[in-house]
Amino acid sequence: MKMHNPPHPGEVLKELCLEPLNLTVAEAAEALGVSRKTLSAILNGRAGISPEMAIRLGKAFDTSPESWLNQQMQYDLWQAEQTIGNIKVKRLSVV
Amino acid sequence: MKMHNPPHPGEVLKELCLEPLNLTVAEAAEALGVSRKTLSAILNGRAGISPEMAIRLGKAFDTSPESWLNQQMQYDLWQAEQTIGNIKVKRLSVV
DNA sequence: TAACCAGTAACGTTATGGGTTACACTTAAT
DNA sequence: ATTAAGTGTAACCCATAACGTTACTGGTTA
Repeated sequence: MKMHNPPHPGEVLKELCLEPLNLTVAEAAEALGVSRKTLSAILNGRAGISPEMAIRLGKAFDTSPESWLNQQMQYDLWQAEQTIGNIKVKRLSVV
Repeated sequence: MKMHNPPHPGEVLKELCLEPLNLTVAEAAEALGVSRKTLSAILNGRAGISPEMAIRLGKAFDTSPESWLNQQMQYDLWQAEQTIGNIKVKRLSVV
């Protein structure tokens, strides 16, 4: 059931929000109330979607902040599983 | 449809995982492979559930990491909405 | 050529997860 | 009453990350 390399939310943001509206990065950043650098970092996968950014995206594109954070969560989780791999943890469940 | 003050995941962790198994904080921390301080901070709402911690919790208690991160997301989102309140963002949607 | 757009390097600030050590407090057991 | 557990947490450390501004570089296009 493992997810296969979930896309970075920045890609989705670019393809599903900016490009369809023919928005430049500078325009979108200005509308979102963040710097051009901040948005650029997200679009290029060098920064994640913070809760605050999710709220901004929700307001700007009339979407749910949860949908953005969920994508980010899937991405972060997959990344974490790749890097920390098999950490040893004692099972504390039902036993 | 607004969430009303979602509980911090640390509370849930304590009430649903540690207490039923009569686990001390020190025992659980040792099993999870983190310091007592780190777990204590989470249990007392002074730290969030990181992706890595979610994986540890998933392995230890045989739960899905997503469930922990989802709770954290709801909590973070609610907190962010409280603090940044009405940020002005230009709507870029349908227009 | 000039204007615009995007990426990004360099700098700073603030916040957070994680670690160790050590101290203070409470509760339970000897 | 004294000891030992268990817990919270303060004081340090480190690394990462999300913001910001300014400024440079390179590519397009008018």
